[in-house]
Amino acid sequence: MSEPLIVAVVGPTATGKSDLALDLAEALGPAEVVNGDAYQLYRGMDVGTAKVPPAERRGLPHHQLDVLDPGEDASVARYQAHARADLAAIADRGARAVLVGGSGLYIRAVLDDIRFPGTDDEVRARLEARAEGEGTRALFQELAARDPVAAQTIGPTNTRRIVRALEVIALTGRPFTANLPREVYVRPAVQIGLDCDRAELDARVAARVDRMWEQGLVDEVRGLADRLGRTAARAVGYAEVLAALRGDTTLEHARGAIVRATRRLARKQMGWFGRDPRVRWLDARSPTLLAEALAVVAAAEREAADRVAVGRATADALPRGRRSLGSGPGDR
RNA sequence: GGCUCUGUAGCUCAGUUGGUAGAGCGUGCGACUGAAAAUCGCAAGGUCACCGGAUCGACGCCGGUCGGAGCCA
Repeated sequence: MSEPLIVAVVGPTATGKSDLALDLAEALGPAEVVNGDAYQLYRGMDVGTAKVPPAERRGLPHHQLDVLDPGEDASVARYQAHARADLAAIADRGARAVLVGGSGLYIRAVLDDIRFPGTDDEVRARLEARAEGEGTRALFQELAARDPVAAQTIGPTNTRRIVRALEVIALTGRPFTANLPREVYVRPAVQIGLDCDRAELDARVAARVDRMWEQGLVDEVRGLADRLGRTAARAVGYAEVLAALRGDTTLEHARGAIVRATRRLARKQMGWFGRDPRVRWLDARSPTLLAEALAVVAAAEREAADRVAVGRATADALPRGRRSLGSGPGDR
């Protein structure tokens, strides 16, 4: 009996990912939910990130929620290690993992064969200081000389990514070579994407912001205000309310800004997942959504079983070695 | 009724002494390997309220019409 497929529910905000994930988890037998949303990692950021409250989790175990202090910076690499450990533990318990979230890079980090080179605060600080002093352009010239391909895709003005690329080069002594499209699942998985008509999505976003307001977003931000780090303080909903609390704008203006920012976020998420050809899209408004999602899972499961059968047949004919993808690099 | 200011991209506004227009935001598209709800790139949008005049040439000058804002009566 093979390991159950990991079911990932992805797509833009406000399409009902969390609900579908819970429905799927219940329908698919013993299952546990793993969060794939960068900002739901933060403790205390509940209303603004639309985190499912504990009382509404239907008794299902949830992972990767409330694991970071709002003062800390999130890190994909760290998230990757922890989330993969969760996945392994869930499999050991004989349960199925349902991964839900809208952070494209985070989802990929869990599902795909991506390895993150290390990081070094000193190296990075030095590069950032140089960017400040000599200008981004100078750093870009250096990147262009050391890794033309990376320079090409990153562009001459993206300070943040130029710094990271140079950091990786300094650390590994090798080019950044960011361009390997490694869409290869580390463990068998299906991605179900929730698609939604633009106008409908915009309406849902507006309604969601209204709800956040009623649920006390402003109070939540006020309570967190001096504990939010540079990352958490930039979250949609939080940045705008903070500006209002500082007196830079009014709360009414902040509310409009949040609607706009959330809309932009949704578009960006659609773009991110939209370009992954493996995602199976379903209409978020469908009345038979769960049934359709279950059908997608069943179909994917059948395909996986076939592949295993074929794989076994070929494996006998092939030399051994390098068959396991392992569980990723040990990284601190 | 009189005086002053004002009408430029969907929105808020720039536009140096006349040479057919720009920004921010929004919108659309795109990149994405340790902050990713981040960071960054590209694009589409304008008969410069309307009519007339002087000028080789007007968003810009002159006259008028219509619409805003304020002050005085």
